[in-house]
Amino acid sequence: MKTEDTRSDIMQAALDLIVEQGFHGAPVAEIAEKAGVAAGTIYRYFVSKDFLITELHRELEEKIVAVVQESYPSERPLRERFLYLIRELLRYFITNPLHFRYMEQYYNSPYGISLHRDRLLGKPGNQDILMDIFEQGIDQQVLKELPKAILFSLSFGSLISLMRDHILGFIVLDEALIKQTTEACWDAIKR
Amino acid sequence: MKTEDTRSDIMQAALDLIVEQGFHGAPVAEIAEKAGVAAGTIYRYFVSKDFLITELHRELEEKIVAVVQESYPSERPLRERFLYLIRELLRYFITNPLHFRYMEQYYNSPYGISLHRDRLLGKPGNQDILMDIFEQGIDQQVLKELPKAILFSLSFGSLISLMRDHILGFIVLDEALIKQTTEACWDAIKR
DNA sequence: GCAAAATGAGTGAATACTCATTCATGGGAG
DNA sequence: CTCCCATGAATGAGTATTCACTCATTTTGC
Repeated sequence: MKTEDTRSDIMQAALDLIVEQGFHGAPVAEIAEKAGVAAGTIYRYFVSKDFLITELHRELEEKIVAVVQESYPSERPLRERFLYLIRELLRYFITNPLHFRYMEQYYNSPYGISLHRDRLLGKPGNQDILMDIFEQGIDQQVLKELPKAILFSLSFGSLISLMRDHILGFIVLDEALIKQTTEACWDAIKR
Repeated sequence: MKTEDTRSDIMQAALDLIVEQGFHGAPVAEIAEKAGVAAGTIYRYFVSKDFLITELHRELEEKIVAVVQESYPSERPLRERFLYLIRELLRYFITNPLHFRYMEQYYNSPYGISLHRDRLLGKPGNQDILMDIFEQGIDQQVLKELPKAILFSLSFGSLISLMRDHILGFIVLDEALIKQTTEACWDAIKR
């Protein structure tokens, strides 16, 4: 087996187990077993379990940002760009529910708390795109005149809650509902 | 010391530690030390650490429901009742940030996941009040015609996100902002 | 003086991580 | 083509630590 495969086998096993049982319900030995390697092998690829956990987060985020940025219609009107963003994010997580649940768990743990500030203040990545939308929206008097962090909560807070309910099976978001709900997110921030 | 005090000392210590360090960052020994009792004493009041954790959640929820239901203007118009609910919830958690962070952590863990379904489908408690509002709102064509679970996400998802940001210090919600943002929550679900 | 409450050292189970050893692979010599 | 060997990947039993929980003993308060 190529070493790259081993590495991603380990990550996949960790993702599965952690999503299902939480960080402390996923001992290294079990991750190893699920990945089909010995426990020691994990330490050839990750210096510690903590590192594995943060690395998993980092790579997932990278992938998500890439997907959402791809074919982002940067020349289209504000509303359209905004709807594009949240629709693609919804679609991504609906297709990759484990990724969503992992990210949620990560942010809601000692690991993720320090990251939150960076996100809101706009690190490189899709957050910049979003902050641009908010900024222009306020300038053009299309959006409510509220701090950007609040616009973020008003729109993405809903979205995340929706995704969770869909992924946990409490609701089913079909195409029609996705359209309606993403527009409702827009309604929350439009003037 | 009266035994009731001991019990609540233990709960308070657990709350503080768990909020700060997470469930597995709060060993029984440390909770005991912070509460000013010996480790063994905890087991006179709670059969296990797990029980302490779920009990803490249960009592916090009880308290929150009581506060929000108190002086709920059940005879006033829909919009007013809705705004009352979310404003009071915001106020409660702003006053008791540790309670918010504990609840968040709890729901986002193996403990809380089973509870979520009950909430959305309307257990006794403030959720019933909320579901009534949604039901009537749809009947009276005041609210968007969407599943109640979705209306919940659209309004309370934002709210929770807002609270988190305020409590973690990323934004400051003063009275004016509370008014604006709770109204924005309404905008997300109104027709 | 006794019952209830509190104690905290002790126990066993779980877990992250180590490291001496084994195994697999590919390429070069014959 | 075959054999051999070097290199680095993989192994998994072992270690040190941590933690929830127990219980024989002490303290408290009535």
